[in-house]
Amino acid sequence: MTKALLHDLEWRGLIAQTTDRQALENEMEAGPISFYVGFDPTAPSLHIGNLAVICTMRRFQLAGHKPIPLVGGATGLVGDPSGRNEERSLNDESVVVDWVNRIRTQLEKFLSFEGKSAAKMANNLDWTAPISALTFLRDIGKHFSVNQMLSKDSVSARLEGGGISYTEFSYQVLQALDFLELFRLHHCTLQMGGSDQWGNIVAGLDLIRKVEGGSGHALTIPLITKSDGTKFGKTAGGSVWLDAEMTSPYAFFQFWIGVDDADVEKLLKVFSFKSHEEIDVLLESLATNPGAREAHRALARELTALVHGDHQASQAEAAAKALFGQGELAELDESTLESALSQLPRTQIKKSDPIPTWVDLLTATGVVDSKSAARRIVKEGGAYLNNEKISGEDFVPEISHSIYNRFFILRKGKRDLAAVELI
RNA sequence: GGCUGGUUGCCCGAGCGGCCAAUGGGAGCGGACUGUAAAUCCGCCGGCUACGCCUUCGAAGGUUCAAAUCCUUCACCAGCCA
Repeated sequence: MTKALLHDLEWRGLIAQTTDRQALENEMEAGPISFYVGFDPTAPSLHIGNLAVICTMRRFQLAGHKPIPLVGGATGLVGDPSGRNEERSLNDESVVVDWVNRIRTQLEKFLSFEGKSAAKMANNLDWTAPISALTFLRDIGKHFSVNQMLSKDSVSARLEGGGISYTEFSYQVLQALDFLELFRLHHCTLQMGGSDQWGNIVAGLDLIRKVEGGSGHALTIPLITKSDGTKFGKTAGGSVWLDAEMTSPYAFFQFWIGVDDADVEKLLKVFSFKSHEEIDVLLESLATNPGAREAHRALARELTALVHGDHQASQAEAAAKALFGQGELAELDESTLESALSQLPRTQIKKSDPIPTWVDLLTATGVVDSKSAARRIVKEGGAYLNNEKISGEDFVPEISHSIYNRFFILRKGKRDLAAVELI
């Protein structure tokens, strides 16, 4: 398994760049290595864009290596210029602390913290905060050539564009220091990251060589893009988050179901932990019987389970099946319907109150941004109540329309559903 | 520090006193086709108590019957000069 890992990654298209490939392979074969991947707290949750590297980290662990997921409590306060053409605005410390905790909890789900290849959580604030400015400048800064720092893509791009502050300019030094610390503490010899991290990672390797005379490796994975060239993982609403509160398991499941056919092969290879053979079978199905969407379903099921757990994944899948099934909604039994609806955006109204218009109800579920938008949907013929098309901007559902005397199911367009519960 | 140009709706980008909620493109949304896909075609695309009203064109003031458009100050960005 160990021996095959790099080849497997290659097959999956997960290797963008490495330092001396043979040396890395040799070291990995000689025994388990410790490696790290850093995640900066730039939001309250990780998102799908982080998932490829998380899965790769998991693959390393399954192959016997020891992961060190690092949450950037320090670097998150500074801001990474990589891949950005504008200076970031600084977040409050208290906010960053909160985000660090949330992200740490999320990361824990993907790795095992027990056994021989137990993962170790790290936070670079632990070694960065205690250093004084003078110590930092004398002990660390002295090893960095500004000339080299300026030549890094992340910096040079900014020098040509929107400029860069001294704060962000220093980012690569902090990240290099992380690698050095982890090299010292845990003999961590490999840092992985997205391809935009190459410069930062190499800065760490240089520092390790200069300070400790040691050597390590860098491995970056490509930015995952869609067949149309745009970044994978963005939807109209923004990022697809790994936090269930921010993106519901149902919405997460639906995201994968709705992926372009043209992207499925790539996504299965990048994200799925199925064997090559199983993946081939799914791709075969996609090619011969695309309408069945078996590959989409498998992808959605596996990843929803990975991120939200088996239970949530089954719930999401069952909800999708029930709500998009051929049968009448009213034919679903009450508990199936109830749990399916629990996955949807929804709102409640009192039975004792007059029932609002369809437009008001849809707006209340948050599926549309404004009443105007909801009205437009009706006018354009995309409005449904319990899968029956409705018309008239002032349409008001009646109690007799409700299913089990409890629910209205609103639909906007082909696939956007929301629920109203009568209480 | 001085001069010049810029700052427009989710993004890019027109507009340069009334005909401007503001051309066009992209994104997004709805419809048709299909497979909860792609491509294509059609339509929509600030908000609302909606044939009218309200809030938008970097910020704050001002001129005018009337300003995104003119003037003043401020902020930020780009270029040129010291």
